[in-house]
Amino acid sequence: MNPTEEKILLAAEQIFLKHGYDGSRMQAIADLAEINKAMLHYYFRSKDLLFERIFKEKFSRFFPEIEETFQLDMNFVDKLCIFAEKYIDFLIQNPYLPLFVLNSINKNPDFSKNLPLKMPQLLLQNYLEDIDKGLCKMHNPAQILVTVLGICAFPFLAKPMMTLLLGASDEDFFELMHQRKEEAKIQIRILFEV
Amino acid sequence: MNPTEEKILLAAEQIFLKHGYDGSRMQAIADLAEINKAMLHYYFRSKDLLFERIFKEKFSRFFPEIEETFQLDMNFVDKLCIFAEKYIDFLIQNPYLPLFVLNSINKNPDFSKNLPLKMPQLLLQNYLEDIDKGLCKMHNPAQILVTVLGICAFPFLAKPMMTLLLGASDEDFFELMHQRKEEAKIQIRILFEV
DNA sequence: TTCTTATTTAACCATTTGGTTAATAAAATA
DNA sequence: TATTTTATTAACCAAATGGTTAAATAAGAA
Repeated sequence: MNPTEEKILLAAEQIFLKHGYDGSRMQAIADLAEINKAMLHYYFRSKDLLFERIFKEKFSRFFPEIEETFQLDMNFVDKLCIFAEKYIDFLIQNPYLPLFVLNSINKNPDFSKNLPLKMPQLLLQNYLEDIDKGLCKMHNPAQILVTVLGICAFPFLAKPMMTLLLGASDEDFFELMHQRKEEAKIQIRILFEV
Repeated sequence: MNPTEEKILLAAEQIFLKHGYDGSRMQAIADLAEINKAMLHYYFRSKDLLFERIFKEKFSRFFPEIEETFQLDMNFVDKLCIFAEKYIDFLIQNPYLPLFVLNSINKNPDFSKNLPLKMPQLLLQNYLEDIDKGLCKMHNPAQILVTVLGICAFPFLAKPMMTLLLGASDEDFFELMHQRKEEAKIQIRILFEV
């Protein structure tokens, strides 16, 4: 890929993730990429298209290698635990991602309509099997989904509020998130294990 | 209060809550309030000031009558349960609030620095007492805070994504949230009760 | 009524913003 | 080398946006 194009994408990613669509300025992206603003339109035509490019990439990453994990041969709860740990690790590397994705979907729900989302089916099937085997407590699957995602992602959504409430620094926060990997696994076991 | 002022505040609330600061247009607020755009500045001087007015009111509501609840004479876990139920009920009435508050703090952390936030101290004290009495499991208080808030608020933050993932309608979502009041209480008991 | 103050409007303004263009430099291709 | 294509820049543009103003109107106070 063209080095200019690459610089643009990198800059766009940073700006869009931090400020969202409305809060981002094409000029800010150009400045960060150290190129002329016209280049943005030369390579990506419009702000919408550039944003879409970034969003699609980020959105797909918001649901990481779940399938791998969920195809392993182990019971559902263990899989949830592995998922949670991996996922929190991923979010530690991408703390802006959850708020960005949620805001983007919120602003334009149609936007993500075409994107691949087969994950839930796999998950659901797996879950029902383990209930049959008596390995797992019965819950509404929708509640499980929202609970597990919430355990992992909510702290990152609420990061600014949390640091405010707790008077914590950024380092404190990330320390808390590393702890949270264990906390998440404990919570998942308590909630779902028989 | 002046009826025009009132109309403005009502309209500003709707627009700002739905679109956030960057996504909101003064003209859109004026249109919704059915008044001349100049009136906005006549009564509130600038977009910033108008937004601040709305934000402060909404931010304070994001932490509702917690103090009442937490001064009741019962153990910590019961209080958490009452809080969760009340809070989810409140959020059902104000589904846009969490994303709005989080985004606003994220955009401008200093903004909420002066606002009253004594809640955590009260909560913490209460919690430590019950641990001493052996009524409650030992956790990192910060983790509890983020867990309980997450159980209640995350579904509303993720509403558009959830309806997408689950192929659910708005009615389905609110039905889920009504269920979630029970789910939240169950989860809190499992997590924190000895 | 008359004078003063508060409220409302339409027109206007400066700046910002996404986007375009025409000229030019640099590669690639013939 | 000559020619065509690709990449880059500076200047420019139209629309949108937050904000102002001066005049008009409504409302109170004297």
